[in-house]
Amino acid sequence: MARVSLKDIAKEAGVSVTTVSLIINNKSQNGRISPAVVARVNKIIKEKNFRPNTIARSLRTGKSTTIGLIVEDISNHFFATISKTIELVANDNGYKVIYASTDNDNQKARELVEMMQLQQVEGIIITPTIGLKSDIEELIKQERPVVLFDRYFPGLSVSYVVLDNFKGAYDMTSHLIKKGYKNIAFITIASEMNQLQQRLNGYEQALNDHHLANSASLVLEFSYDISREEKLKAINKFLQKNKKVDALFFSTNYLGIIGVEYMTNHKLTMPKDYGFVSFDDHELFKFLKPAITVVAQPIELLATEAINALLTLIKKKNVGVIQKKLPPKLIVRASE
Amino acid sequence: MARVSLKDIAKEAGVSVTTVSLIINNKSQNGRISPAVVARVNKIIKEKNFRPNTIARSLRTGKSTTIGLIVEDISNHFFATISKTIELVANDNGYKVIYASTDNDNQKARELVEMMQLQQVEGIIITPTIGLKSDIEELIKQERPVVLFDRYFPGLSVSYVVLDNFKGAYDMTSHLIKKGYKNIAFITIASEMNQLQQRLNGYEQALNDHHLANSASLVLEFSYDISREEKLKAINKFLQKNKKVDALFFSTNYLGIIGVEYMTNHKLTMPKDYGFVSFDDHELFKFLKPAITVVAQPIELLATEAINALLTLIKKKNVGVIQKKLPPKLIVRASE
DNA sequence: GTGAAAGCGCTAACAG
DNA sequence: CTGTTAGCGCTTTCAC
Repeated sequence: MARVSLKDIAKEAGVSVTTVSLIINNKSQNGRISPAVVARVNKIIKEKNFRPNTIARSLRTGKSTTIGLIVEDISNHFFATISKTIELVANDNGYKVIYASTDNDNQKARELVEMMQLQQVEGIIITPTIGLKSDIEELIKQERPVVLFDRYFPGLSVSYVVLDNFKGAYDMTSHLIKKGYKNIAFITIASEMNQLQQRLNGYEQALNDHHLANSASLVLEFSYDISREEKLKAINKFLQKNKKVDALFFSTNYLGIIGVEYMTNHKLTMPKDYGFVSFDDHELFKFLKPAITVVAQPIELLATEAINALLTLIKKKNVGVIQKKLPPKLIVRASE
Repeated sequence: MARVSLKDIAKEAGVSVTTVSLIINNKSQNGRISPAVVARVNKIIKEKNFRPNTIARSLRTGKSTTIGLIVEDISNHFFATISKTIELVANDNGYKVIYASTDNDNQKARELVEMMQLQQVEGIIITPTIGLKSDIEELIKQERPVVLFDRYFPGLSVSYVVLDNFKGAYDMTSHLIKKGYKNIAFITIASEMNQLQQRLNGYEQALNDHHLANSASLVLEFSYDISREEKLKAINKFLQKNKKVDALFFSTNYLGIIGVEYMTNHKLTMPKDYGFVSFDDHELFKFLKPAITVVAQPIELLATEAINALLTLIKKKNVGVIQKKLPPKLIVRASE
């Protein structure tokens, strides 16, 4: 789109394109080019408002200075905030970011990875769907910088930055037990997704460690794609069947929100009727009366670690694999 | 990054690069290339997992198949949802999107426009900051496809897709008046930003049309960058001074959220103590008891219109200017 | 200190 | 029906 090219500048200045190229890339140092020429060329560049063509440069150098960001759903607050930070750090480092959402759809995720490759991104940060394992392996084999985010594939030697989900669920469950709750229900999505499994494991381990009956019937699992109404109904049925339940632990914030809806619909109050806690923080949880106790993710930190990991992988090749599990934070409010 | 090139394929297949190029671009139609060759080349392409280099193609064709999206803040639910839809439609049309947030900072916005240009985007959707007018004019002069979003510059002949903010505020205020409120406070950000001004105008016009005193003291204006605490204090001071206020109309959802905080902090209930409404919907508003009446934006529609407008501008040059004001929707719940 | 020239991978005249 | 060739705008040896 930029009309004027390197050549135009060179012609105008009466020098060669090499000289101009050297100057715009600040390689005019160590006396290579005379100050007078540098000044003259720079003046013309400014006058003509010349901008080097990034695409041509990319073609020549083999670097696109673009990274790809593939999240589950950019319209979700968690991922949106993550994206913001990633974008910021990337821009500061001279990288653009192109992004997309998978909506947890394997097919779509696969196409997006493909699309990013086509665009010659220098690296990808990705919230993988469960079926993406082989594609990730392929990427690794081709030595493309990749960092997994939010979830990972245990056993796969790939960089990742995730929350310590096990610890989060373990701590929250222990906290509930210490407060005297004896029959804590865990409401979650039935998923092979690593992060959700870890949460379930943390919950179960805490029950075991505190010698509480670990009755399977106290975990309610939804499949990912049933409607809000169906979830509401399932919660009701579950709670009718398990009268002894005294606390509700939701494994994600969108489930927690549905939990809130259930409570208000049935005129139940917390913590009187049920102790109520959720994984992931949310604006709603802060402002409700009572405010809801959650295990929160250090969102900015997660994002920073992820983008820094990717940048590191891009810059120096043989850094091996960067794997980080960040600690969650228990935010005790008044719902339990 | 892709190892194999067009040339490799050509050599392997024993044909020229032209032939391969024609085939991968589906220009092998009307009997140009023999089916046998097409089949053979395609087979090799598949075997070698060849992917044409987008950058080289872009350099050659002058098209980057990338559009830029510059929003105020991608971590904000409204913009995040917008982005999701834009991304979807763009991808469906073969476009990638690179994005960034301005945080309402003129300097940053300017740099982002520059960055997008460098990246040779084919068009930009932008939520302009107030100081970006001249940059937008420059873009237009250079005939680059641009569509303004969420706000625009009255008088500037540039494409835009925005909400009819005036109507939204007018309708909501009228609704409040019809419900019997006589002293409606309008709480907003002091901003030359067109969209906020329109809302203020709508509010004032409604008061005028219903012959209600349009006392300036009933509008509370914050500057954009004061803290939450300061806003809370200012609301308190304002309400102490204006005892007759019987309804609160917040001009954006993040202001509305602070309003909710104010109400709970002071143990005020709605609509008993104050009728309470807000511009823009939000999850919190839906789940609060009582749920909050809002004027909502048709988010998906806004996004679709914006990206379609941009795509239109990109495809056919002389379509002139596309300007759309979409109607808001009053969602009456129980807070007024 | 500076320039000539090759070439990144692809497309598109044009030629046959 | 298929091939030759000239660039797109830039970086980078290598030569002077």
